[in-house]
Formats: sequence, C-alpha cells, structure tokens
Amino acid sequence: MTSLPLSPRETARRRLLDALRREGPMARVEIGQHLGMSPASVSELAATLLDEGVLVAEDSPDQSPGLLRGRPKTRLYFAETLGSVVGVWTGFNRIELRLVDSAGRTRASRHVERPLRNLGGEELMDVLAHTIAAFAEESGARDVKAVGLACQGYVDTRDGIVAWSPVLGTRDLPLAAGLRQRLGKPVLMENDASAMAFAIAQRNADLRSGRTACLMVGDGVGLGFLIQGELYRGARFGGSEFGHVRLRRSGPQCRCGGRGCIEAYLADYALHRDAQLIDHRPAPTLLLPGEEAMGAIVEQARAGDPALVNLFHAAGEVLGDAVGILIQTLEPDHIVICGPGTRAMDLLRPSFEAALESQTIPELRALATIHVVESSMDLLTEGVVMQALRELDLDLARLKAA
Amino acid sequence: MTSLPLSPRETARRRLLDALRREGPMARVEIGQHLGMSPASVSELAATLLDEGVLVAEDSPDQSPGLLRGRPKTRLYFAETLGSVVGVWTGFNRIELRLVDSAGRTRASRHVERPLRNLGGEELMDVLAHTIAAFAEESGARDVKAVGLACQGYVDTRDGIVAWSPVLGTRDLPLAAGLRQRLGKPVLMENDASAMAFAIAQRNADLRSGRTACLMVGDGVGLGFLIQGELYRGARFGGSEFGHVRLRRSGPQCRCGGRGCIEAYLADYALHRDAQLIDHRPAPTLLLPGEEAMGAIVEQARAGDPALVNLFHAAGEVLGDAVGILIQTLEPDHIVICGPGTRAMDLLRPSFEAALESQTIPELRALATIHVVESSMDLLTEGVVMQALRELDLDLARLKAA
DNA sequence: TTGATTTATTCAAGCTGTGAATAAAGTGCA
DNA sequence: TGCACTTTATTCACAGCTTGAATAAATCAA
Repeated sequence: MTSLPLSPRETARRRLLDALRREGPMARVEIGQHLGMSPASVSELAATLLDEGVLVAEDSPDQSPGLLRGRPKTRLYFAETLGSVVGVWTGFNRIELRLVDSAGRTRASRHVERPLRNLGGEELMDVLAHTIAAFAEESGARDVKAVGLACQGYVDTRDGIVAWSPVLGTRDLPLAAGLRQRLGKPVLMENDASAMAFAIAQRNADLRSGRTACLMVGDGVGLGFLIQGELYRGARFGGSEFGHVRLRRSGPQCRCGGRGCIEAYLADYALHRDAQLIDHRPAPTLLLPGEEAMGAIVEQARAGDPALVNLFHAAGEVLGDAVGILIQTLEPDHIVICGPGTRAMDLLRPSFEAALESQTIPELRALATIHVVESSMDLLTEGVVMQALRELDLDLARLKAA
Repeated sequence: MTSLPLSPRETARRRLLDALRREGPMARVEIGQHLGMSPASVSELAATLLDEGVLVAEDSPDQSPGLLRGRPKTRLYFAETLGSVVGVWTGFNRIELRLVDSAGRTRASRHVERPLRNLGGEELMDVLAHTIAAFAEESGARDVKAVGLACQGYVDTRDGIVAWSPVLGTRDLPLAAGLRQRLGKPVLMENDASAMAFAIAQRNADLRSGRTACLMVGDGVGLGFLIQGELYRGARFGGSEFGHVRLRRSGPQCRCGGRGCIEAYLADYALHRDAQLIDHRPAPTLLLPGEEAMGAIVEQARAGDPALVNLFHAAGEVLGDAVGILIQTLEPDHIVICGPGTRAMDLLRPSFEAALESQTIPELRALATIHVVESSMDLLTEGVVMQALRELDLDLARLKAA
C-alpha cells in the first residue's frame, strides 16, 4: 500500500496485470494488442510473472470458435494462491460479505441481517470486525490479505474515513483505521455507488470506454462516475451522494434534513413513506422498507392505483431531471441506472423520458446511451473486491530488490 | 494536426514545451524539477530545441530576488518567430480578435461591433473570415499558422462543428471547415466557457491542480471544467451549456425554449428582461443588453429598489443551487465564478451563500474554494489562442525524419 | 508426412534516461 | 584582484527497456 514510484518495467508489469484483471484471461498476443506492446515484451514480462507464481498458464487450450489453425493460444491468468480478499457492503440493516481468491473467483458469500443504523462508531466497528472475522473463519480463509468495504455516504477513500453517512450517527468516522486495528489487515473503503459502477463496468467492456455515469437507485441515490473504466475521484471523496442534489425548492422531506432532494422522491424509503401517507397510515417513517413491501407498492401501482401511479410519475420526472443534469454536466457516453429502484423502471419510464427530453437538446441527449441494469446489491461486494485486488496487484507488480 | 503516436523522445519534448507554455520561461533546472526529469535529459532536449530554433535562451539573467549565489539561471522560452496565431471570440453582436506570436505575446487585439445573430451559416462564415483576414492584414501578420475560435454553444472541438448555439439559427454548422476553406489555415474551435476556464487557470497555478469548475456568467451561463489543468472533454463537446440545466419546474422563459433554466435567472438578457417587466416597459426581449444597461440595473438595485433586489436575490439563489450541483456532482477543488455577471456579485452573494449552504453538507462544501474572478471577455481569446499554440507545439515536438 | 498458419521465445541492437564527473558562471570577501 | 564557494549546465559512459527479426513451437489440413 506504499506509493513509491514504479520503475518503467514495474509500470509495464502493472499494466499487464491490470489488463488481465479487467479483461479476464488472455493470451500473450492479445495482451500485446490491448496494451500496444510488442510480443517480445509481453513474452518477457509474462515469463517473469509465471516464474514468480503470480500468473499461471491455462492448461486446456480452450479454443474460441472460429478458425482453428495455427498454434493455439495459451491464456494467462492470476494464480489462485496469492491470498484472498473479503468484500463487504454495509446497508441499513444488512451486511453483505464475499470472499474471493486472488484469481477473483468467489469462494464464499453470505449476508447477515443486522440493523446497523444508530450504532455508535466503536460499536459499529466491533460488529463489523466480528462479522467479517467470523465469515472468514467459517469460510476457511486462512490467507486474507485485505478487506474492501463499500458503504453509503461520503467516503474518503484515501484515508478510509466516512465523513457522513445516512447509516451513521457519527461524522468523520475513521472506519478503515478502526477495522484495520481490529482485524490486522489493510482495509480499503469505497462509496457504494462507486463500487457498483465499477462492478457493472467490469462486466461490460463498452462501459469501460469513454465516460460512464452510474446512478444507483435504492436505499438512497448515489452516483459513481467512470472515465475510461477508472473511478473518477473528486477532491476528497469517491462517488457522490447525488441523491442530495435539491431539484425542487419545496418538496418532500429528505433524510439529509433538506427538502426536494432527488432521494426524497426516488429512494425506497421515500416511495414507501409517501405510499403510506396516501393510505392514511400512521406516522410516516424514514426507515428502510424491505423488498416485499416495495414489491407490493409496485404491484399496486401496476394494477392502476392512481395515487401510486402519480407517485411513480413524480419519481420518474425527478429521475429524468437528474439524468438531464448529469448529461449537461458530465456529457457521458453511457448512463447506467441500476440498483433495486430499477424494479419500477416500467412505471418511471414515461415521465422519465419526458423530463429528460424537455431539458436537453437532441444532439446532447443522443451522445449518451442509457442502460438500465437490474443489478442486485451483491454486485457491490464484487466491485469493492475487484478494487482491493487491484490494490494488491500493485504490490505484485513491484520487483523485489535483488 | 495529425495524430501519429509520439516516440518517447517526442513525448519528452512535448512535455517540456507544455511545461514552458503553462509556467512561462523557466531555467533548465526548474524544468527538470517540474517534470521529474534529470538535468542531463533536460539539457539534451533543450540543446536540440535551441538548435532547431524552437526555443531561445534568455539574454539577461534577470535574477529572482533572494540568494544570488551560484551560476545564474538562464531561462528558456519559445522563439517569437515560429508563426503567429489569431484568437477569435464571437458573441451576439461583437467579435473579439487577438494576434499572438509563437512566444504567446499579444501583438495586436481589437474588437468589432457586428450583430451576428440570425445570420445564415454561409453568411456568418463569410463575415468571420473577412473580419479575421482584415485583422491579420492590418496587424501586419504574415505568418499566421492557425486560428482559434471560441463561441457559445455546443462545440464539437474535434471536428469543429457547432451543434447548437444561441447565436446561430442553424444547427450542426461545420464552422471550422468553412473557415479553414476561406482562410487556408487550420481552425481550432472551443466552447467559450472552456476557453475562459483555460485562460483563467493559465494565470493562476492553483487552479491548475486538482479539479476546477469554472462557471461563466454573462450572455449565458457556461461551464468549463479542468482536471489537472487540462480541459475535461465529454463524449463529443467540450464545455457545457450548463445554463440550460432546469432548476425550477416553472420559471421564466429561457432562450433555449424551456423554462426555469439557470440562464433564465442569471444571464444578462434574463435580468434585463425581468427588470424591464418590473417597470412595465414594452414587450420583453431576449436580445442582449449592453454593459451600460446592465450597469444601470445593478446601480438601481444597489440603491435599494426592492423589485430589483428581489430579482438579484432570486438569481443568487439559482447560482447557489447551480454551484451546489457542481459540488455534489464533480466535487471540485476549485470553483470559479467569472464573466460579466460577477459585476453584481455583491447583490447575489447573500442568497447565493444561503442556497449553497442549504444543499451541501459542510464537509463537502469545505473542499471547494470559491473564487470570484472579474474577468473581461477578452480573456476568451487568450484561452483559445493558448490552446491553439499548444496544438502547434505538438508539431514542434515532432522530430523531423532524418 | 508435409505445408500452412498462428503463437511464443530468443537475441542482438537501438533508443532513452540517468548518475557522476566536469565545466561554467556568477557572488562574496579578503 | 583573486580565491573560495555556490549553483547551473554539459558531457559521457552505462544501464534499462523495448523492439524487430529470426527462430522455435504447436496445431490443423490435406
């Protein structure tokens, strides 16, 4: 995790490893084409990395369909034995866990239902550390090299501090340091929308070219932004709590304390609360509804309940405005809408498209293709684990002093 | 203007030239420190560039204050004789022109009052080409190597096409190609807010580190975004017509056809129109008021006219919302508010700050320092000229085939 | 079995960047 | 005036890195 400058050869090694992480197993020729390196260079680098045991060569040639002439490619990939990584996502009342080996293969995963809201900082770190350690133990992982943690809020990725999070009562919680102390492993942190964006781009090469803005709608509304497949980093935080952009001067209450935020229309808690209000149910709450509760609301709206239809109509309009702002500000090549909120995309779409069209000129709108990705939340751990693996790869790229 | 890949040495030459353009004349040691190059490398590169006549060494040692011991630095800079560049900005009824030599020194500048709105594409290109040629002629420039053109609207910088501009009736005007044909010189185009952002960062080294969002308020509202001093490029256009982000669902009319856009509150034409409406003057117009008219409105508001105070109050609030969105989306290190609109910053400030505070958490707001830069519009030509010079430097960085 | 085809390796050569030694160009002071 | 000192610039041999070309390897097709 040090940051000594890399020598030219180390940089080349890093680029090679990065390409393999991004694109998966590749033959030497393919690596060369990807990186604009000569076959000679790739061969030399690969030989060393194979020697060191960082990479392994594929046994079965596993020919791709098409012409089968010539010497078959032997693809290279990371060894599985370089140590594993645990990826964690903390939601309001749920912890997702995933164990992957150094080849990126998931070895175990599970989730724990556990309300995390309103825990104090120390208490939260105790719970998390205990949960992570127990998970690693149960999964028989003896070689955990790092922990990656995604959570909602403004996350200082460099120092591992959560400046503010809807989950936490505390501000400026040094979560990474606290967990590192308890677990004895380096802990890398990431905003959850960023982790999601990264994971989705990992699975779709298209999204790794140009600029990709990834709007995650669910518990809240987050934004992860990728430039050429790399997470955009702002002045301090990665990712954005984009949901707290205020789009309406006087709108429904948001859990940030303000009114008229994007979240206050689109997030699960907001839709659920407003649906309750319609039915004259007891005091509206900001607590997170479960998937069943949300599913019921969506079904009721699909069945034609006019008040609920209106709710989704307003939400779609806000979503359209939000995407319009992203297009006008970032001018991305791709917009991804993901997260549990996509469950109601059919209900949101008409007003979403109308709002988007009404505020962007066609030339601009045409630039961004809009992808709706029905991603499940366990992708989050995938994203953060990939980031942690890449961080560990940095050490692998370093040449041991002779 | 070709884009052959540069060899390593050519890349080093390019970096050296770029550093000199950015930072101004520098001694070899300083260049080395800036670029992390060894003195030996700088010396070698500089010798070649001096040989080729691209750079010249300073005669007068011109010691900086402080210790005067040791061999004095001899600073290097671009020769003046490598050809000049004309920079142009087209406003609604004004053309700004600037001639600089290859050392970046302004040799002549002027502006022409000429309504450009509602001209057809061909006609506009004729007028511009004629104006530029006449200016170069008058200024005695025999060696114009390129023309840089900044204008409002969505500008495709790569192909030199104006997809949409408030100045133009036409869409997708191939302005660069048309001018190139008429003038026989390469023409580089840029969105005007981008040009302004670049020029301002050129004068303030702070703004060249990290991320800088530059909001230009004047005829319209544009956004130029810099990452590490380089202009951020979206999928197709540079810069953003950020003014057409819709912040109020039903607000005043904007010249884009919509309602409630940022511009419709903040731009000169909007303030002027609304001020007229208050006085029950004849039909409101979207034409651009002059500086005198705007000055009068501002003075009246400063004198306490309550309706006008309200107008600026509303505008400041919109500006605060706009900056809030920028902070939450881009998380910049610097925010620059510039352009003629800053003339009323004192009137805007209270509601600006209130709006900004009400929608960003303190941790986030604290990251971005806000600079109000009272820039005049002739900075625009400076920005676009610097960009054009850098483009020409690319050719100078190339080694002639032996 | 031979030829064709594609992938991988080897090796010498060339380009680049660097450290160390050296030269250069001044100031400060006796 | 001259010598010590300091900082800047250049030179040069050398090491690191990448590459092109030649060669080897592995397979299919006939």
